[in-house]
Amino acid sequence: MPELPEVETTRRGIAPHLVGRRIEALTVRNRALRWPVSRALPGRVRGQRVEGVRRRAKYLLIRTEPGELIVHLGMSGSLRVLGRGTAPRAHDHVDLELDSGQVLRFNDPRRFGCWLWQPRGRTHAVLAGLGPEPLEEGFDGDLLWKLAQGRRAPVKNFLMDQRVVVGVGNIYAAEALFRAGIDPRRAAGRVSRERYAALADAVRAILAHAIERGGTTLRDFLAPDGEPGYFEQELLAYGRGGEPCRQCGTPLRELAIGQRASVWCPRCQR
DNA sequence: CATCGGACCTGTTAGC
DNA sequence: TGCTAACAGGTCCGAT
Repeated sequence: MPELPEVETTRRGIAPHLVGRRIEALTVRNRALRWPVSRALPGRVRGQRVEGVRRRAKYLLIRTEPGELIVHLGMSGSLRVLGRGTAPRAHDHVDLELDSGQVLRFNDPRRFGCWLWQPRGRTHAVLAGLGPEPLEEGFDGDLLWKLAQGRRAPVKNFLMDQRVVVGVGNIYAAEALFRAGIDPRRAAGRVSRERYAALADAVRAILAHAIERGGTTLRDFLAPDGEPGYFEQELLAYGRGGEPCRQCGTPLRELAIGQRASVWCPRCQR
């Protein structure tokens, strides 16, 4: 479900309910996420005040004085802010109970998400080695071009490599390559500097716009207030295999690249 | 080091 | 209608 825009939408949705509140309890109903939730976690945050909620790549970081909770939504995770008395439903694995009478509830059917911890001043291994944020300084076409030299894997896989740039998953990789006019199968090292500049621009524009639209809701993504995202209506490539290209009318091609469904226009993308 | 395939899970959907 | 297989937004790990 969640790529950078969905995670950022989630961050913006939960932050106003969390910041400044005291955590009364962390309740774990099912520890078996991507990594087992530490038994020590509830004790680390109980009684702490939330100082901020930030995002790094697709991770949400809930900061308290002694350290940060690290939350990843995996493929199917979502966070909702609910009243304390709301009965848990299937796959509601973790609750963060606040002194406001509200609860931040984590639901994740596939359990590819995680709840981790990093003490203040330390960087957890999952956050080490990540590439630049696409919407901040330090990300541009020259960087992509430099990193791509000698790489023979498809440019789509390269773009989804979180060590290259973070936050771009299967949906937005397809969209950015479509808008930049680049064939997703092309070897990363065989894309020109000029075209990487166009690709970097496309990545930035699409992610920023998708955030404005509240992310992409394909089947089940909901913001913490229960609102779906509206970017789905603007997808030009993802999920449109066989349908006519919105630019030239040619049927879009679909093929698995790196075991991920990929769609592109054989005429517009070279 | 780069690349590939498999692994982790469950729910939904396409196809017979 | 009912069953089965394929597929789904992510990322880590081990083998090559």
